[in-house]
Amino acid sequence: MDITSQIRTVTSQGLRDNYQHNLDASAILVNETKPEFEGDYTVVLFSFIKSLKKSPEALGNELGQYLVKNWPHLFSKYNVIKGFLNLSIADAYWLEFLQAQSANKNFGRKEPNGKKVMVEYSSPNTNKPLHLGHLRNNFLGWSVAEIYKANGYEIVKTCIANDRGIHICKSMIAWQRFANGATPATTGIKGDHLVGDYYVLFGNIHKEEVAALTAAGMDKEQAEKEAPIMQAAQQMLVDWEAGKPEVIELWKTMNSWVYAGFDVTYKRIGSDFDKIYYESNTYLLGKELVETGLQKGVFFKKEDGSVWIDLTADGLDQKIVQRKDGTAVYMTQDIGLAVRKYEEFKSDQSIYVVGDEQNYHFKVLKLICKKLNLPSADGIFHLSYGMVELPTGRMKTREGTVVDADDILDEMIVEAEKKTTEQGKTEGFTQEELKDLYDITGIGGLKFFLLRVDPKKRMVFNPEESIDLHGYTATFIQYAYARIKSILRKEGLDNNQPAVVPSGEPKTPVPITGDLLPLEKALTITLEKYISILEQACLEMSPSVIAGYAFELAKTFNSFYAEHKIAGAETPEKKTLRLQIAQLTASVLRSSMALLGIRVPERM
RNA sequence: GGUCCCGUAGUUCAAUGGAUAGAAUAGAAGUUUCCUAAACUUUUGAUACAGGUUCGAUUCCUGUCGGGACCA
Repeated sequence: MDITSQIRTVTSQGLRDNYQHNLDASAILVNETKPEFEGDYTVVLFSFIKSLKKSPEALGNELGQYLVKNWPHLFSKYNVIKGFLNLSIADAYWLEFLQAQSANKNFGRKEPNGKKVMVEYSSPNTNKPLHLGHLRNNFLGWSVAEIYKANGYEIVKTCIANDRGIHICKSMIAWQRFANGATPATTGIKGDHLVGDYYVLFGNIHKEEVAALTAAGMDKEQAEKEAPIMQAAQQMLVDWEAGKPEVIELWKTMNSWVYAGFDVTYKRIGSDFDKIYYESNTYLLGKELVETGLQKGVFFKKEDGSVWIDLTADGLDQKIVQRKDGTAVYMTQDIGLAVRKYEEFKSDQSIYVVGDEQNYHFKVLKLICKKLNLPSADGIFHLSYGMVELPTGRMKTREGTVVDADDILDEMIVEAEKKTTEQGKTEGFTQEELKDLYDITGIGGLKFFLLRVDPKKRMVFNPEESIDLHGYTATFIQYAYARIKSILRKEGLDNNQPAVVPSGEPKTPVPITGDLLPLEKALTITLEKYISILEQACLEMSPSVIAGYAFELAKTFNSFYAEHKIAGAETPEKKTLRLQIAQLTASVLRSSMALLGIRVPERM
């Protein structure tokens, strides 16, 4: 159990033993003690002084005495300031902790808990390449899955490919008319980009046609519908739904180009899926549920034959679930897919990583599933993330300000190479190792930049800051790791060595005793905190918690490193102690970065 | 028109109702005979506004102003 949980438990016991006051341990607030006060952890007393009818000082002193007396292996001393009980943790506790965990590569990871969680993420449209927003989605979904795994959950990663619909037909029409049979192979253009180019071309031609029609006096809205190329796209969609062979053939071909392009990008960024659903297979799902819903009285039919649900009693409005012509809307498909996923995987929870512009949609989806009494309903959770904006504002396709995923990845790597060369520390690296290093720092830098912000919030992507290697960045953490590994290598302690260092000729471990220096202790406390950080990140579904922690750990290590010698420590005991600290720091840095999908270099 | 989200140093981000609101960056000043200076140390600087709730509010409530998203 982590230290703060232990403090809560024994405090709760103290309240029970001394005052017959029953308070659940989880209700007790324990914070890290502010640096200006003495102590390591602080119990906030205000919340229970009222029911105990005691002054905060009196309660704090009684409780402090009790804790130090009954749990001497945990607490060395205490002090009370106002309603705050500051507790100092005994050094022996930390020494024991280091002894036990320094060689544990899985430190902090939980045992399997038997629960299954599905994470749906990425979910691209197959008419254009991925952009920066998709990257945030991919990094977030992948990382949340890893965080859940580390907390003992079984994970199923899924993706829904939006591979049908009018937007797909637009790129198909434009390609058919203007490409002269161009393929990724003949042009050398990555498949998703090639298809995306024709999607853009469609937009341009459509715009011209609309301009011509409005100039001739047509109303703009009507012109947009009646532009010949739009009519052609609409017809193609009808043909697709009718299964017209040449349309299906073209659709398959162009989608295969896109998938090949996506695969390259996915591989670069490490996205993977256990199961990919295709909207072309799922878009008819959910229609029988409309019938069930009507029978149950959850849905109702309007005069024109369309089917609706009335959610006004829940503070929402009326929502259509089937058009008057009997075709399914997005909502119907999503209900159907939710049912299918549940039948297939029976997961306890189903997380949808989807942008916050769909907050309303998912609120309605969950509510409808509940009203239909679907077993999957309670598990539905929309992990809603904010849009990525540029310093100049929102990315806009029409203004050409969309940051392409492949482009930004390339730029990051180029920049990483430039910065690494400037450093001039790459003596002895092979070409392959260098390439790998640029990949580690370049792509790692981008992932960190997008994951360090609370996913729920909108964020600004500043290209110049994203390539920065100082401060709150992946490189800062990677550098700390590389420095530790350099020391450990020299000491002959690679990853698989035990943490206890032999004292010399008689290969007996040096027993570590004595006091911890402030920075040794601070670093050890930070290391121990990883246990609760992992839980918190899972609870909040937020990789940013991990990112912030990894940075804090690296920073604490850097201060420690600047102040104390590790290999050249004052005594063998100190050397052993510091090597243990260094080893655990390296392994926690490595595993926390791994949760973000970011690798760490052995040298840099 | 209706619903929802967001306003914190110059900038980008933190802060389960708890102590003097933390970082990073930018600005200023320092640190290399010593395990990697992609580092370390010191320093300047912020809760949009007005009320309310209470021992205590960046956090909860109401209103104003400013940004954003969604629903027809």
